[in-house]
Amino acid sequence: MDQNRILMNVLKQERLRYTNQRQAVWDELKSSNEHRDADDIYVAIRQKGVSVSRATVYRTIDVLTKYNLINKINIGDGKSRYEHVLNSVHHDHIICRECGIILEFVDEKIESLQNEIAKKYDFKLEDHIHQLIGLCKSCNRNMEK
Amino acid sequence: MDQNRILMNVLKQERLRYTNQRQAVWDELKSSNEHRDADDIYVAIRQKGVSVSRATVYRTIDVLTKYNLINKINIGDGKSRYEHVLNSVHHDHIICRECGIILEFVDEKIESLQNEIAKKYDFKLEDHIHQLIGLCKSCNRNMEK
DNA sequence: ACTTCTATGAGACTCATTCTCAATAAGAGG
DNA sequence: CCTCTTATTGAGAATGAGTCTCATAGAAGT
Repeated sequence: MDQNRILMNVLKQERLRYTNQRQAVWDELKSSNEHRDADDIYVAIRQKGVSVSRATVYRTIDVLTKYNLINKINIGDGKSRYEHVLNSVHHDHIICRECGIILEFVDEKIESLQNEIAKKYDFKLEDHIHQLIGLCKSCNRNMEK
Repeated sequence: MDQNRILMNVLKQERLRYTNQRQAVWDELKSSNEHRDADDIYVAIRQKGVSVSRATVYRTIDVLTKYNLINKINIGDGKSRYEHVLNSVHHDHIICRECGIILEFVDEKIESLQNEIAKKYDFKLEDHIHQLIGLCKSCNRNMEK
């Protein structure tokens, strides 16, 4: 597998050792396109028989976040969600306040408007958070009943 | 002061009683355009000699948020900030990851693009979070040294 | 194999926020 | 103004996501 190189290179860059646990966290994150929290990841890894602790999950997530291999998402309920960004173009999120489902959207026009705004404020834009919050189609239907 | 009516009406709507503490929280939030956290509000009220507890500050903030009298902002450090939205047009935030300063921006084009996106996904848009994150002018200058 | 030094994990800890429940105060009705 | 009912308050306990500690395990170099 050549994809393991990704993690190995990141760890080398950070002068960190390549370990089973770190690989397991990265594997677990890569394995799904869902937006899961740290505990989901922790439980999933253990269920697969790999020994790992919550501390290690969090520590590994930090490194992966720093290298933009994963994305940290805050949907306002106090726990962060994570998604890997392998083979996926940049996108932002639509979040249903009722059922918590997360949809993704991309809008090039908004992206370039953001750059213009940053320029206007002499701001060095490194990242952004853009979330549309409300009711998804089916929750909205249920509300009207 | 006719502005106190705002709070009174909200409380009536929610069948809640009008109390000194609730007024004090709202007054404190109204008194500044800064983006302060719950503890800032708590300390400021007590410093003015009004007796209030953290619990009451949080409880009142919840009501004010529900009625969109204040805005809850998450800048990613684990504590929420609050700003009142009296006489202020809707705006989004630019946040410096280094010094934590928060600037505000407005962009009508982005606002309407958001509505289009929501429509495309059959999503009932109720709110949104849009934050530009990076380095402000002076932090960026310091980084280059 | 030996040495050195980083990684791991169980559980303690932190800190923002929420909850509990006895004491207090609003507001309604007289 | 007084009383009664019921919501509000507040001190401190509880919660829970995330971080830290430190003894032990394991990686990497020699």
